[in-house]
Amino acid sequence: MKASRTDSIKQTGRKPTLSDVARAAGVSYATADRVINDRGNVAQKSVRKVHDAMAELGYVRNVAAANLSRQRTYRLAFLLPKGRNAFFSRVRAHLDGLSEHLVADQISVDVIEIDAFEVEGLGNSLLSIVDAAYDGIAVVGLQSVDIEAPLRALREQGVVIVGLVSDLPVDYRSAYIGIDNIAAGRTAGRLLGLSHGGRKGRVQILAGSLDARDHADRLRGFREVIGQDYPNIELLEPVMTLDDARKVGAVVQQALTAEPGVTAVYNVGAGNSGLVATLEHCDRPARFFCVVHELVPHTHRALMHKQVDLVIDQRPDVEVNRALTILKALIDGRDIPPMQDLVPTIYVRDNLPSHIPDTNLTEQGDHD
Amino acid sequence: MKASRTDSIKQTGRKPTLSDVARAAGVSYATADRVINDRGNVAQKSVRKVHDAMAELGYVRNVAAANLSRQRTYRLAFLLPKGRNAFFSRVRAHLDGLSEHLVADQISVDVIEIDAFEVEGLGNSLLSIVDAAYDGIAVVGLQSVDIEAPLRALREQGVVIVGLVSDLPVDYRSAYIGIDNIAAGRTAGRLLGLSHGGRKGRVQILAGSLDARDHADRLRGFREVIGQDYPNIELLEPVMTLDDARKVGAVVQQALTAEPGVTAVYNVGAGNSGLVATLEHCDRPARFFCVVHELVPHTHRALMHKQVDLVIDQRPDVEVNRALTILKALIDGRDIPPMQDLVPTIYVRDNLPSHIPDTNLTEQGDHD
DNA sequence: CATTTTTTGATTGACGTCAATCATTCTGGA
DNA sequence: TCCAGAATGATTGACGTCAATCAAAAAATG
Repeated sequence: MKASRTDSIKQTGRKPTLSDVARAAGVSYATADRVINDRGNVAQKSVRKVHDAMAELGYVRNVAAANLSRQRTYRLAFLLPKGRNAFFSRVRAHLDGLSEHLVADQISVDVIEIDAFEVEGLGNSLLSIVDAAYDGIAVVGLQSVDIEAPLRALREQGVVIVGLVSDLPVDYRSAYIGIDNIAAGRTAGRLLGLSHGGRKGRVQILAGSLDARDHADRLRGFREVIGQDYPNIELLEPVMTLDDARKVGAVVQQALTAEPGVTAVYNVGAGNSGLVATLEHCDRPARFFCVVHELVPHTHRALMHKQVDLVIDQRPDVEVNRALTILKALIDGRDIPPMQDLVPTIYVRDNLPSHIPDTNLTEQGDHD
Repeated sequence: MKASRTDSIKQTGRKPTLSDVARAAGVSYATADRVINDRGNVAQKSVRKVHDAMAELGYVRNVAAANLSRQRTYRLAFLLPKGRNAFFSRVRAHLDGLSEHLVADQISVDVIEIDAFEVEGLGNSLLSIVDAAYDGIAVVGLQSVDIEAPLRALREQGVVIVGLVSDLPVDYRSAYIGIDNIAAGRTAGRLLGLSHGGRKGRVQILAGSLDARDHADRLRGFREVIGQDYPNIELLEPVMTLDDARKVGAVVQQALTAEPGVTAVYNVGAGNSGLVATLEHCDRPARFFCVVHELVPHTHRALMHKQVDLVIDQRPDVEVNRALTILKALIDGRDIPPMQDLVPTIYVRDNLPSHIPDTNLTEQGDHD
């Protein structure tokens, strides 16, 4: 774009330093420094002169120099549900792979395990890190007033807080990084509906628990689309599985052998290893359709082997990168760079990433 | 992850500097500096001692300090096809939105327009920037031996070269950032096949030109999947449109009114505004299915208005971010941070980003 | 007007690395 | 053994910002 070129030309060689700004503003370096670092004791008149000069010259603080000087290291923590969970294993694996690059950027990341889905546990974990002097944390959150107090305490320490994957109470976090789970459910519905091509259908829905916001949202979105656009498809009552693989397998088995049988299965939650195991040894009707969430090794495999037709994924690697970028920007007091919405990613057999996400987990113990 | 925590502890407070490394290695700072900056005139023995110490202490060069010292500014250029092209407008829009953050990171980006799909034009553009002292360039490439010489000249200047969206001859670029277009075509085929749910189908295919590698690849992938998994679907001979919207519109019109009519349309290339215009005022058979590429304002709108059922997108914003990250890493001589494959992104009505990509273009002149 | 208070200017030593200089010390070949 | 060439050590001034200090000037107060 032409603009970019002229921009660089405008900067006539080198970019202005704070000294340049001070000179242009007709004040001393010290005063300019007082202005940009909010040190107080500056006359309004001087403040304006400095700001004008900054705008005039297009001054942008040299982050590298600033960080060097103040010995800034970004101390971050990710609070993730503990346990053998394929999805969060991907998150951790990605953080691990990044570690070398993180240290080069003066970023340290601690991963702190929290009890999954337990408000009290999360609250305690939050409280326990109040004194840990983190600059920022990314939290796989819960919606509960009981964690507002800990969050407030952290915020008063100057800790930047973002919600990851599952949101926190909106007033207590600076950003949410995650997908819209209603949209994810709608997407599942759309493609499942499509797969029926106008034919009649009976769909068995499975979910971990409707207390989990993401599961409830997905279910809602799914029902919306089917109800609206695919009247020939009947939705059976969802079965709650607590994301237990064995339970998931059993439910699917029953759905397939019932009379009349189902034409499709949609698992809103996790425990898909059980589902895959059942599908591996069960006969299915022609054009049977199966949708699950999160691309992990066994869903990847199942997609390739045609036990599963669709995986809706939330790209944990992208989410982690984004969380890091946003945390860093917020800690620096910069505004957040423009970025497009995170959208539920649809995988079919043909657009799978070649690199299978590697996480070490035992087959049985996966959750969403 | 426990590892992260112990790591930070291992670093006992502060991270080692090059002075620490020198001390640990039993050499002077000067020698350590000679080693890590490849200045030569160092005994093998010393080299090893320094490397050992680096490994021992876990030394990582402080990029901020290094860049500050050497006054590093990353001078980058993006070579994009000129013209009113909705897709590349998105690329430019994204770069524009990033500009503020780029200057803060000492990155300057020039966008250089090249003649679309013309080998000679690209070669000349490449030659013309040999003396511009760029540190790195991202090029929307072509496959031709005629651009190897210019690329070689650039490389000899120390310019880092990456291919963007469309690859360059592999020996002359350090990375390719773009999707696998065969996979994109396969994906289109998979979902189009799915939408027919076993019924018979006739598909009109449109493409800009099979000389364009991406178009050829998509077509190939599409045919693979249909031929293999959907025998009931008949593929009509693809029509070449040169991505001309009017031509696209005319072809679609004819396909819809022919006898027997088509059940689906797949446009491998661009010119979709013509397609949308035709679909807006034409009757279509029940369960007619339409797949196109690239989410731009009019395909976005068409997806919402049900003229189009599927958009396969390559996320130009993600590609740009990735190009920037990779260029920076390569210029710094670092290795590339781990990142998952770029996959063709599937949009249905329900997983669209809420923020419609804003590009200013006239309706008629879009190309892929 | 004298006195306090506020505001400015001037200066300085980090921060960790780069890039250069100059003075030594070591090594190997004639 | 001597000497050239190689290897090393020691040191230094940037780079742009931060954070602090001290003195000086300006403004506000009584």
